[in-house]
Amino acid sequence: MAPKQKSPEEREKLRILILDAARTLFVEKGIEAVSMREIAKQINYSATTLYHHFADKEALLQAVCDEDFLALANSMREIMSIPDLIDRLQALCKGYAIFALNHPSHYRLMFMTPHAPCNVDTSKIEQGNPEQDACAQLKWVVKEAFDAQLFKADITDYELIAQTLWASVHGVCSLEIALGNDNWINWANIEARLQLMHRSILTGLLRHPEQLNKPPELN
Amino acid sequence: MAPKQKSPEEREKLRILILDAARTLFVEKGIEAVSMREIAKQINYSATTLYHHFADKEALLQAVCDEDFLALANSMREIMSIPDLIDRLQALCKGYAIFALNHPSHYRLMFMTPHAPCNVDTSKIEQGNPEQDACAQLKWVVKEAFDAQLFKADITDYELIAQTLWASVHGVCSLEIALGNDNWINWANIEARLQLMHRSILTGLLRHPEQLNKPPELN
DNA sequence: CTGTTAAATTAACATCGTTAAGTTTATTTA
DNA sequence: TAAATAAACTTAACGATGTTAATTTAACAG
Repeated sequence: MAPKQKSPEEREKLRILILDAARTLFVEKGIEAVSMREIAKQINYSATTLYHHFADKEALLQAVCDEDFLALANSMREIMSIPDLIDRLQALCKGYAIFALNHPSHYRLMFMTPHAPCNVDTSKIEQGNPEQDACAQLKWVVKEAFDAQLFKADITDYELIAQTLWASVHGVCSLEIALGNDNWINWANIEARLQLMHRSILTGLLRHPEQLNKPPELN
Repeated sequence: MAPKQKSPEEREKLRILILDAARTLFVEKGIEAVSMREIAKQINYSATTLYHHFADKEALLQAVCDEDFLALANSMREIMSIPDLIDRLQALCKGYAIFALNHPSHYRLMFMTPHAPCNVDTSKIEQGNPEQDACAQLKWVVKEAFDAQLFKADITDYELIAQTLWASVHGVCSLEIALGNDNWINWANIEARLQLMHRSILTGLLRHPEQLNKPPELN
């Protein structure tokens, strides 16, 4: 109603206002059920204003997700300081799963939805930088464990191991997000599913699975 | 252009014409990039005509998928006649993966996209019926293997085992479908990923993993 | 020939993402 | 101080979408 020259801080404030409103609505109603107009109305602006801060809906979406994925990577950073390698590996998997299940909308957007070949350029996240990318963190820890010869001797590619470990957690979480409410499947408890997957895949990958007998609690 | 009283066979013929056009376009361009008008134009009908055969876009989508999932279950049926239990289990996993990677659009719709709590009523597939539902087939075989005490003794819930096995294959396939073209991940060969997952998860689940040393080729 | 019914169409609605063209205000310049 | 400029924001509109109401066309029944 009353436009006024804005300082960079005020501009940033509006940007964050948009981001937060968008995140709330996305999480609440699912991504494609939320319109730009609805986000704008929520903060008492016109839809056009959103386009002065974000190129289009997808850019807004990605900005929302980038924020949360940085948060994920940050929460992972303290896990990265766990001294024991196997404890660290297990904690990473568990932290990843907790994030996925607590942020199903973002998780779905980032890991369950095909997009254009890549968005590396528009994303604020430096993919591959372990400071900012949780997958890179997993790869790092797996490499360290690989170099310490913790995995079975006949597996020669540590990236393949990391991707397999990732896929195992992703499989449980993404099925839960996509079909967890479907009642034609007699779902076991999600924690039991995570637990059995975790234990089985590590038993299958590690050279000495008996080291696993002290599962770290992180919930 | 020339309406005429139609026999039930002709009506069914048009239904199939719509289904096939829709399937082709869905696979070609992705589900949400295809409009009802576009499907209609493809077969020289108006968009409204589609609504005389399907309640809405989602119903059309589901009808397309139902057909293909019946095809999956059918192709699984011959796998179900493999005598050796473990061979059968492995072949089921592999067949499931091949289907997922060959029908990414359908797979995405059915297993990677959250829908309303359940569509049991509108679907033509009797979920849980092993004749028609590949997941039920897996559950069956797992139960048989469970009863034969093929799994580790401390795992007491065969449905949990089936769901874990399912999640493991799903994890590899769904990551490939969603992110397989992203070049910020240095993806290992998809067959290698399937292979390692397969071997590791079964090693972690089976009581005598050494039985695995004869991997059946099915490609 | 007349009515009924099925099949299909045209036209329209509301909503969506997005953009062009203003409008209002604060700041800068002459 | 007056005029120009730029920023912040809005209104109005475009084209496309899923969907529905009203209508036309053709075939059959009496």
